[in-house]
Amino acid sequence: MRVTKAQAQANRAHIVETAGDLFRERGYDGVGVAELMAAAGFTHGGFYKHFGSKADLMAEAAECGFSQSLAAQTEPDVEAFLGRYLSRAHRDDRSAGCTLAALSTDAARQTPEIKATFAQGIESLVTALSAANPQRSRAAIIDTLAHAIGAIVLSRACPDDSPLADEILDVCRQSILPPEA
Amino acid sequence: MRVTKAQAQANRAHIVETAGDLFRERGYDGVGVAELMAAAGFTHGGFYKHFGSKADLMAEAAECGFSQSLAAQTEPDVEAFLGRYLSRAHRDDRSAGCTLAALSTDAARQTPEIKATFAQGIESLVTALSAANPQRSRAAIIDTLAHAIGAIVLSRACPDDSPLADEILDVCRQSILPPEA
DNA sequence: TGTACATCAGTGAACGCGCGTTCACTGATGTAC
DNA sequence: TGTACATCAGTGAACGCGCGTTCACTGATGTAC
Repeated sequence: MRVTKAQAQANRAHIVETAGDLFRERGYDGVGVAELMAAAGFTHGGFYKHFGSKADLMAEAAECGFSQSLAAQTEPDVEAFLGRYLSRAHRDDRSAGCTLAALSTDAARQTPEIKATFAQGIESLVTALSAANPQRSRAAIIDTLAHAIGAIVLSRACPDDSPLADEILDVCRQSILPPEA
Repeated sequence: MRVTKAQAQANRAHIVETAGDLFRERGYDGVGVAELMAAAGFTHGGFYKHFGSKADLMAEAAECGFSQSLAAQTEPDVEAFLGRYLSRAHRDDRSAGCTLAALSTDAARQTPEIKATFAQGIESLVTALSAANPQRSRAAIIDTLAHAIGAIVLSRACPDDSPLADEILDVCRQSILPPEA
């Protein structure tokens, strides 16, 4: 059953990505190691050949999620970023969405290692947005990021298709995005 | 072992309150029925004399949390509310804090019943703040609430005593609260 | 008011189940000669 | 380049454990006479 070194590395990366999707969708406690390995196309026994523990994977999956978010911004304009961020598509697709909006509350209950990973993820995102938008202060970017995250988190807490869920998103979108956009 | 009707009712209310504290602190999946009953001073067997399931208690505990938040605002001025909301004390005391900030992400993964309870909790809070602050539009209140929740959620995701955690809270506090406050 | 009986809040053992983790095993890959 | 052997990614059974839930039981409370 042994597999090429390159294949093993690719498999590992695939497990991390798949885990990220599932964690964002259902939370850290909502996905077990066996289910996660099955979703990636493996049996659970091999898990510990790649990771020391589930908590280790949680941290790696978060890091991976932050990297993906940065890479997805081919054009890291703040308005473009916020336009996508504050959309119904983003609100309704947790697994492919922002790791901060999906898992920050879970992270708050986890180990200092995982919280440190989140702090680094926030810092990276703020730095990237700052670099691409020098006219905005670091403070303004942090403020707007928190605002947008709050909009998504609160909207997602409402039942699907409820008027309040859309109202929250629309109100925040109009407040955060420049009026003419 | 039977107990007065009034006592049973009081015990039930005590279980709901205790559960709310624990759920806000550690999440719905982070607290078991047995632990929760023990924290309230009972054994786990009696749980189903009071509640149909753990999910039922989750909904009731959320409702209770929303009521407590409303009752705690003896003076429901928006600025006073936000001043307390955006404090380190609130950020650092999840169990006694805002149910929306602590459990909205968990609610998003739960049943429609629990999400409906959250939508009602949001609606009640918005209505109360609107009634007490007629100079602010409903939209402005929803927008500010989402902003404040985002600030708390994001700040809590950072390690305790990390500079970024405080920076996020400070930046949002200055942005949300009127400049002279 | 006093007595007899039904009710039911709370107890603690037990249920099946899925969790994270461990382990002996397989067999293709990687390596040494 | 070919052969012999060590490595190790992946398998699947098994581990102890805590989960949500059920149940027979207790005994004070509530009720009927």
